[in-house]
Amino acid sequence: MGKPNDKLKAFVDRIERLEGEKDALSADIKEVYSEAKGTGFDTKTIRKLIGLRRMDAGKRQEQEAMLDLYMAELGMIADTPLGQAAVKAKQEAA
Amino acid sequence: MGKPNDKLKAFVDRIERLEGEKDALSADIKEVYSEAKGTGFDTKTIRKLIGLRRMDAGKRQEQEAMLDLYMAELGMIADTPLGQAAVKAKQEAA
Amino acid sequence: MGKPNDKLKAFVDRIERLEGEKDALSADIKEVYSEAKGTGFDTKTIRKLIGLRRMDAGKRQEQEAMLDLYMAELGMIADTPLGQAAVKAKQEAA
Amino acid sequence: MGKPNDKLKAFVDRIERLEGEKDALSADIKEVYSEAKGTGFDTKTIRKLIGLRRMDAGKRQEQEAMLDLYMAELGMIADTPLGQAAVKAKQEAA
DNA sequence: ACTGAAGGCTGCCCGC
DNA sequence: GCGGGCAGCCTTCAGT
Repeated sequence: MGKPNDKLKAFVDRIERLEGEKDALSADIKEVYSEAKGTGFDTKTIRKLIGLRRMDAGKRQEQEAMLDLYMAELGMIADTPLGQAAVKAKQEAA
Repeated sequence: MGKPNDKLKAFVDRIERLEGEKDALSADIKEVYSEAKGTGFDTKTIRKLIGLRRMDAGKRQEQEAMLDLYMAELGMIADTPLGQAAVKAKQEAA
Repeated sequence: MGKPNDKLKAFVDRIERLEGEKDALSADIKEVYSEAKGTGFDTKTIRKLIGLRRMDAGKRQEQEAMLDLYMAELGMIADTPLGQAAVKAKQEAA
Repeated sequence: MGKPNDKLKAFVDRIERLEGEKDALSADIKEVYSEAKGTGFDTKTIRKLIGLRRMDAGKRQEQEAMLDLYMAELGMIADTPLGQAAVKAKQEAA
């Protein structure tokens, strides 16, 4: 008869297969970093750079815009001169 | 002229390529879990199971033994009769 | 005039005050673990132990039972003889 | 006699005590958010704001400065007009 | 009630 | 070998 627990086994197998491939990729990445380091680059900084690029720039700016309002209400000095101007304009409008 | 920073770009590209593939695999894994859940399995338990399988059997038992020992020292009831016996033996040996 | 944004500031202040205290406690906890480590205890095991104690006893057994069941379905050797017996009983009941 | 396992118990007690206090604070924080929401504020945004304030502004800028260099090498358009100018200057200097 | 997201926590890798 | 920094996982929270 068809065993019902075969389904569980199938799921586990698929997951482990995929995780194995993931591990292989991690190893590859590590190797690239190692190679970069050998060429004189600072791996830590490269990691940071990759992280930044990964972050969708658009969404980041959107969030900042949304927050400036609240910052202004708290009397915080916005990060940029531009931001300060915007804050000022908003206060005058209020 | 040959630009030296092309090397950096090449490294970054390679890494990002690999990370992209990794992300794809993560998505696949997530999907399998979702499918398993739809079939009635408890994903949390499956995750635990996968983790256990990944861990070397010897180390696993070693960890559990230590946990049982600590529980015994606190007067907690150990998980298993076997564990309790082991703990008792250890205490007498001490 | 009474500024409406003062209310926001008050909320933020209260939250940040509380979070500060929380951070202090986290630091204290970390310190205790560190001290325990210095006395020869295995911090990882202690963490596990604390987690178990935190969890309701009933739920804990329920989770372990499910894990054992899944392991049995995969043909893995269950952690404990007791667990194996329980699994067997469950399978026959099904 | 003094039991050696009393030490373990003492550590566990201290940790659990501290965690209890931490949980109480978390509950307090949650309550403040709830109150703020009742006053018409958007809790999600407040959370973001708190997170931003938490981040040490100085360190953040320091990191960004350190990274602009690498960004420039990749030909990425820096976030700000100021950044672009800086990049341009650097390229001309090269 | 489930899904997606955010923050906190754990394990891993690197440098000291 | 240890401690710090970073990525991944898990849990909790808002939204649907």
